[in-house]
Amino acid sequence: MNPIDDPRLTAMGLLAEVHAGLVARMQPVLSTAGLSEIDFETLLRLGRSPGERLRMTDLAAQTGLSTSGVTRVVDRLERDGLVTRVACTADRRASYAALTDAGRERLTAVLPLHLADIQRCFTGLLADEQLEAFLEALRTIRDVVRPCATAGAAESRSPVRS
Amino acid sequence: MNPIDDPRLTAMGLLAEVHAGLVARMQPVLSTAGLSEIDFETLLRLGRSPGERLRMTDLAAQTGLSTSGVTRVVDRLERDGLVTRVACTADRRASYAALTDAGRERLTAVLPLHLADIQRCFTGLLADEQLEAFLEALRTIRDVVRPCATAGAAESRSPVRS
DNA sequence: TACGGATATTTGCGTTAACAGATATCTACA
DNA sequence: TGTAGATATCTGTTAACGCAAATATCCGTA
Repeated sequence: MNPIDDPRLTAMGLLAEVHAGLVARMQPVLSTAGLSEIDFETLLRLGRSPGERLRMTDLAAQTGLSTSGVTRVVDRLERDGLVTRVACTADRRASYAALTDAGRERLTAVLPLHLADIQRCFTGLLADEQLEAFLEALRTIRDVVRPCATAGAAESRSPVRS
Repeated sequence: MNPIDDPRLTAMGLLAEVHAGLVARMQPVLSTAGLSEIDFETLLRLGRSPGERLRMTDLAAQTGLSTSGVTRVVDRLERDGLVTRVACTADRRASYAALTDAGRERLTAVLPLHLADIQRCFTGLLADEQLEAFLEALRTIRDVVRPCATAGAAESRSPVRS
């Protein structure tokens, strides 16, 4: 068989297509709230972190952006008043990006609409068991392609045992 | 429950994480061959199309790029000799992007390595039934978020019945 | 045939991100 | 204490993409 028609390519293409399609579907709600995809992800990750704050480097690791990319994103969010930089007393090289009140409010304002989007275009389309199997498959793949993606989540800050 | 911890957000994040992780895993093989992700997708879609060619607009619809984005991608690929523009005789506004011999060779050279990547990090991780269920779920979602993504595939060129 | 709106492609411009290099600070060890 | 290497962040440069505008062509209608 011609490798160009290999079903594995179709599988990969399907995954990419679904991801791109979902992101496109979510975008209107977010941009109505004045947030880009990466803005939303940043606010969400900050909101989920202890003290609603993360070091720039940890934010980069969690989002997959480069550290310079995080610098600019936080620049924009800080300019919009949604995030503020807080000096780290323990390590003067580092600084935290912390959610402001405005940032938290923006986030909580968008979340219900965003969750409805996810429900309508993703989780709500699959039966409970089907969804659980789907997520289990995703976790299986995630464990292979992305071994450590929880930077800054406290337990992962401790050094790896050698 | 705090909506920030809603499992639907986790599901969406997991999907995004897996997609990003897979793309990152595939990247070394492609860039070793001198291809960006979008370059590879373009060559692949051309190679799969009748006559190994597609109109710029159809390429844009299939890849999700804007038409101007397709113009630049094809500019680059044409400069590298992997693709060539062919005037459309039936519609002089349109032009085809067509695979060159070099483009086809580049594609067939990369495909085995790329397929091995997919096998190792994705399809090979799931049992046959599990994989089929996973793909079926993806198709269910795809049908909702991306109703028409087969532009230029001959049957879809016929006008929709009203 | 001639006109007006639609369509295909390209080009100019602004935004965003990655990469590399610079600076400040930390940590380990002599 | 002092020095070397590692680490956190920021800044300059370059590349890619989307949007809007420009151009060429097509098609339906008078």
